[in-house]
Amino acid sequence: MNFATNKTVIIICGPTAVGKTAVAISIAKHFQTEIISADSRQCYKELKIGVARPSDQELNEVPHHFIGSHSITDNINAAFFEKYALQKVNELFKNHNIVILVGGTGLYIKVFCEGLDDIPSIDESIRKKIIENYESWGLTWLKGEVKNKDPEFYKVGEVQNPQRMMRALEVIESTGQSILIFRSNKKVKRDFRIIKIGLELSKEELHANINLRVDKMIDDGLIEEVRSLNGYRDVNALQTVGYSEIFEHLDGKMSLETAIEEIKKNTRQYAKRQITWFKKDKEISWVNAKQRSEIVGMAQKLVQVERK
RNA sequence: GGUGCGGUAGCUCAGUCGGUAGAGCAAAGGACUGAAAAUCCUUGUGUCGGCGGUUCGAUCCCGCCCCACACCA
Repeated sequence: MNFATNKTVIIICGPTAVGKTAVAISIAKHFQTEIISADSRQCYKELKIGVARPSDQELNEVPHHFIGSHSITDNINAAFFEKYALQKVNELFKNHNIVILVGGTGLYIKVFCEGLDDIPSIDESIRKKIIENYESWGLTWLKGEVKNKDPEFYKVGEVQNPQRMMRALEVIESTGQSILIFRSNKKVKRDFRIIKIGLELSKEELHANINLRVDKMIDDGLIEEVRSLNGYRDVNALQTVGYSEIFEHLDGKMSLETAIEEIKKNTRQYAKRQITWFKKDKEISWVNAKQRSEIVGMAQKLVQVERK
């Protein structure tokens, strides 16, 4: 493959608690470069403990981007991330040939690599109205609306999935056209190379890491962090494992002990979904996350091979 | 020791007026184009506590035993 430049992005992905942060830092140091996070929650400055943000010490070792850079009241999503990360990568390419992108948000990584179809932005009032109506009338109403206004999408879409149905509805109401029309199914070609490295651990090891991490979050003051965000509990950013459960505990709906068990369980389920997502991506080279030193060597080799 | 209520899927329980049983959660697998740590889909055989009895047939009825809980002594 012929590229206009030597520029390369090394992507480090894998499930939560597998050890991505430390590996990314090792690799970034090796290549003397910087890190862009591809994590849909660590980008919020208000979320620290519950999203396992890299420690201040780690952040000082290598410059990071998209960590604590936004607010939970900002409207961050995959489309925003695509623009943000591309701009950031181009900026970093001015002084580096290699940039590290690390994270567990599969959709963000996909969008970074392949792009997102251009769909006109939706009027905020239309979106709000649809959400309100769905909350009062339920899925039956939603399905009826989509069936009526966008029968083509209704045939192929996930009819039981309110988020997908609402999106289809807001697009047709806002643009007058079906969301299907905007879907090109074409991958964009980036003008830099992309190398994907996936970190894996056995299920037992991963679960042990998750349990340790959750206990540590509690020790580090997760409850206080969540309590301080009480006024924002409805924002999307706080629909997050670790926060929802502690809110319920603070409401007296579950004991602390139960909340902790729920966080561990929900984190395991989240990790499982991430693994399912990444397994599908055949471009990923998988390595055991414990082989830290070998991973740097592997990255080095992949960079050289791709350069030929 | 007596009485009562239970013992059914990993957990919590439903049910079978006697024809070998089903929900929620968990677990496993999967999907994924502006909420993605979100959202959604698929998958349920287990000596129905043990041993006997009645019956063509018992997880269901009867007897005894074991275990748990509650109350009475």
